[in-house]
Amino acid sequence: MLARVSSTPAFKRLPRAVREQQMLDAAVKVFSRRGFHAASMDEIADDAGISKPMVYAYLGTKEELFVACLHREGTRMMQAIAGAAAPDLPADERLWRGLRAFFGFVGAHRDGWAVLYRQARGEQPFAGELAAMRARMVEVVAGMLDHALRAEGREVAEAELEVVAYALVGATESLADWLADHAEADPEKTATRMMNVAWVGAAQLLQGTTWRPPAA
Amino acid sequence: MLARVSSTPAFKRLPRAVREQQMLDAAVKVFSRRGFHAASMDEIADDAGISKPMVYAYLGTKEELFVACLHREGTRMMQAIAGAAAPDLPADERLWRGLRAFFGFVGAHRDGWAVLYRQARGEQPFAGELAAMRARMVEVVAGMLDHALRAEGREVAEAELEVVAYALVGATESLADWLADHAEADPEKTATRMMNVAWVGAAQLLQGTTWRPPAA
Amino acid sequence: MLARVSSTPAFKRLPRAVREQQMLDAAVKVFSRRGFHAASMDEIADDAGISKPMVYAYLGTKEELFVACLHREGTRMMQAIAGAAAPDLPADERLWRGLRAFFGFVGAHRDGWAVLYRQARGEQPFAGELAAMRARMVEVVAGMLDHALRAEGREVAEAELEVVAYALVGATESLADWLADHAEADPEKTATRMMNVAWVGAAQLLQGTTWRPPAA
Amino acid sequence: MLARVSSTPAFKRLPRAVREQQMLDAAVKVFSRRGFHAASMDEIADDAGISKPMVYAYLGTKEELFVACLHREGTRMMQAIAGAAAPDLPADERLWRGLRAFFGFVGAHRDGWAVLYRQARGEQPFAGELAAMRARMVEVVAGMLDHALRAEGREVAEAELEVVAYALVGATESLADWLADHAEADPEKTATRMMNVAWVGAAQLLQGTTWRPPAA
DNA sequence: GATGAATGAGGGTTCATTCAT
DNA sequence: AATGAATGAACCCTCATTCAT
Repeated sequence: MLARVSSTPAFKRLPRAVREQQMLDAAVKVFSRRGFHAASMDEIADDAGISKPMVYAYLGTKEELFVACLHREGTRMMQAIAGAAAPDLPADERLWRGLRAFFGFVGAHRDGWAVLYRQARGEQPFAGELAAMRARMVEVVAGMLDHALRAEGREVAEAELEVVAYALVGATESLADWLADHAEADPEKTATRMMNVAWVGAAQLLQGTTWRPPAA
Repeated sequence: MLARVSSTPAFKRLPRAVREQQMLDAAVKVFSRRGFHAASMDEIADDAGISKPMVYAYLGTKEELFVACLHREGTRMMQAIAGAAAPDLPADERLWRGLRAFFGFVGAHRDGWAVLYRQARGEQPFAGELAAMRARMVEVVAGMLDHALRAEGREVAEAELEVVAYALVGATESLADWLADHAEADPEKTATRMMNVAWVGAAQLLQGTTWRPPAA
Repeated sequence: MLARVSSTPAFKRLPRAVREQQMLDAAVKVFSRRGFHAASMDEIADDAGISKPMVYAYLGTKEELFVACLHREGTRMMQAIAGAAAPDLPADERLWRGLRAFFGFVGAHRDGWAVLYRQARGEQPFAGELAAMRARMVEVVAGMLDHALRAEGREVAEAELEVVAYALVGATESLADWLADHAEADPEKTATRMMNVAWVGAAQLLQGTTWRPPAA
Repeated sequence: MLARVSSTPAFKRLPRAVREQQMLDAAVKVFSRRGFHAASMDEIADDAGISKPMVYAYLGTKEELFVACLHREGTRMMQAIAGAAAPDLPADERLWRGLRAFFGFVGAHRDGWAVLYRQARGEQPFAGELAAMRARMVEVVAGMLDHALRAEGREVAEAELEVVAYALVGATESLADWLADHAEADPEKTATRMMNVAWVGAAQLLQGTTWRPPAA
């Protein structure tokens, strides 16, 4: 009773950073499987093999925990893309590599994608977080378009560019959703398709082709 | 107590059909504002100016109520679009009118749109309902593309068409989201932008332009 | 719209007494199937083919309605027994006929029995009603025993008699429960068995045989 | 705020096993007083001096809680009886000791008895649990009768035996009900009475005395 | 006489969150 | 550092019961 031997198994008392990653892994998994609301802190703690108070101590509130997931997965995704699409490549090459990296990431981390987008879109507390992430992507895409246009000596109002970029990002997310839902689908092929859609549109823009509403 | 005049407020003891619409109005509003989970049946009932049991009596469970909202808003939207895009018009004209009707609807029913998509996308129980609606839209768009291509004597594999349509629908939803979030934005202008993106893409397809991944 | 013809179907507007029986029929059925608490006034009204306010108008509260069922079924049962066991017969003959009538009734009105006993026993509001009914039966049985004993020139303290009667009634109820649960069981045979148990006990009493606890 | 002495009341933060017993105690009490349906989890939790979620955490649903009560009380009762009626005693001795233990238990745990029988009999979800318990008792009694009969060189069809046993058990339950309702009644005396009824009946059986229905 | 419309009240259940050890 | 024990606060849902027509 008194002389408790101190030889706890070697894999306990892990350093904080490791524990946090375990928790985030569990959280991403559970959030992804159940959705934000249906996910319970109990299940997350269980899944992480840790007691609930620990989760609170390390990662705070359920909302904060979710945001942490968002951050980690979002950062990973951004890094994957940034690592693939070097800024000194020509625009179409950059776009293609970026898309390939993106769909590759989604295909490999379907859980992460579900957390990032499908959950976050619906729950208001995270609309801001998500909007910020999306804004970054829109900005990147718009930058690419702008760069390509300028190289051709053309110029388009920033607002217009942004909307087009927004649409392209939307289309991409939509295909990513589809990819996440189809376990058998091939990320590479999906990227090719999206590239096709995007590039033919962009090519048109490069040539100045525009559609105008008919005179009412 | 003495001689109570019988002019009770006109809004009591209404027939079922009326009350149901009031409830659905309230439900759409509250679901849209709070999200499915955060919305409480109490608030919906309050907002409809009725007691909770009536909601259950007429529209059933919270889930059933949400589905009822989905159905009503979805039907309204589909009718708005179908009413505008007569099937005997040329493809570009149909697309334009359809988009204009769509963004017009979203602009006028921002709440409804939020319920339809932003909420439904996230909550698993409704993924099916939503997928069905989106599938219908994808099918329509794909049909339009196919029709236009055939008119030009060209033909594209159905799977390819569907993915392109999927991407276009995704882009449209994305812009609709953006529109719903920007009270000052002009639906007509947004439709024009989307038309631009879609049509220049489609025009390329008509010409057989295609992007191919570089040989790895 | 104005000239509503007054030829309502001939089977509506029934006299009150008939309506009440219909309601009681429905109530007995529903109470028996669901149990007192699980039974809802809605279901009873539906089953009676009448609107809920009518039920309240005719038979009052849910509790009152249940008591009304209790009364009707109890009275019917008592009448069935009383009609069979004429008071001028010898004790064993009376007992036998009474038991046969009783089990016959239970077998034929399994619903009624379920309402009367199984439900009423559990719900405190009806403990009194039920105790009164049982008391009447105990009294009758005790009377029979007493009569038979006196005919043999023997006499037993009333309290003793009552307890024995109580036990016999309990045994009878127990077999009735069993009978109600076994659709295939034969009431006549069950009555014979109970008679056997009762009469051999009674016969012993008649002879003065008694068991005494061993000296501790 | 200043130097709060650490002698908090001794009844907080108790280990699970203790709390579970407290909860069961409270549950038995409240179920017994109010009946299954009328009992509220709130009252049970209050009575146990604990918050509702703990009840759910430890003992589950209201139904599961009731079953837990059933199990605990049933087991206690069975143990009390089994401990008293050693299987190597002569039949009458066993019966007597068993009955004495039984009525003693009922007298000492009137609440438990009410839960076990009065409530459980009425509520359909528990009919099975209860039937199982009663079946065990019937089996034991039938076994005793059979044993005694064989010792006398006689034999009775099993079905007959079972019905007699069923009746005896019913009679016993009935007296137990009566005992539970009469605070002033003496368990020992009640046991003697039941023994009297049972044993004189059994004695008759031993002698082969039987009642036969008169030829119709 | 008869009913659709309406509700007050309450019960079971769950969960994020925090003590006290 | 780590956890079992504990809870406040809601939320969904149901039902007996009654108006107003």
